[in-house]
Amino acid sequence: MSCLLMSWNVASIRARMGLLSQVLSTQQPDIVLLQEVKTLPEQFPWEQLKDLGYQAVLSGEKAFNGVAILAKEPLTEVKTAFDDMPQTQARFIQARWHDYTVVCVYVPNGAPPMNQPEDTSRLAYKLAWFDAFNAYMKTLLAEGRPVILGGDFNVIAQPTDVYNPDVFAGGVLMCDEVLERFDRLQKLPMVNALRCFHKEPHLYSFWDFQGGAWQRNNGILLDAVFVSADVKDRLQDAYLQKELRAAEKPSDHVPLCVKLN
DNA sequence: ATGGCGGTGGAGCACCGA
Repeated sequence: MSCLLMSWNVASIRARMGLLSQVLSTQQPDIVLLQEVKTLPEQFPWEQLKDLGYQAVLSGEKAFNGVAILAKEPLTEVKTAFDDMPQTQARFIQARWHDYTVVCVYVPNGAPPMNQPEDTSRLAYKLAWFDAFNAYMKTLLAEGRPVILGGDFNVIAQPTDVYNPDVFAGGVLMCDEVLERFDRLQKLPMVNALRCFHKEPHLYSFWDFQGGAWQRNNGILLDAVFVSADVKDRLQDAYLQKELRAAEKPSDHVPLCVKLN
């Protein structure tokens, strides 16, 4: 028996409810990791999701960030923070699903405000968040239970993960401090599900809304799903749903899907 | 790589994303 996992930065769940409903009803994923839901619980579409056959757990805030996990089967042991996590922003949620510990993250972007390009406080927050998260994942993996980690990592891991690395060189997605933290995460006993099936360059999960990025294929790979080493043998497939970037009212990210047995 | 997009909040236009 196989199951389908999906990780998707929806850029507002309320704005994306039309497309999300369509995706859920046609693909029937068993578990969905959502990022940037951008809402408090009182405006979260609990009922609509229930009608589609999904229960949900949410770490939400007003207007920004926010992560959720949807599943057909029970989600238990929910956590919305980890030790030493900077507390101010909703970027982490974890739940038990069957025998898996499922972790969904929206890593800070770290870009300065447009009118204050010298301001490095957001980058500092990203680095601190990443350090605390890496420490948490190390402890979690040491417990030895099967783990699935998915989300938007806001990292360009290698130059071939972007249409033109020169544009982003030294920036908050690619600077040495960020790459170093992502490397530390990747060195934990986990595998990158997409890369088990697709080693080719220029696979993208994000195309900016601006500047005709989609039409020019100016994309970036920002999203990933990792599974702990003991889950590797259960991987059947992993792929990006590029076609959904051309949908009506798309997100700027597309779903990353992983099939497990 | 930002004027240019799309979203949120709160009722104009500032702020955020990457």
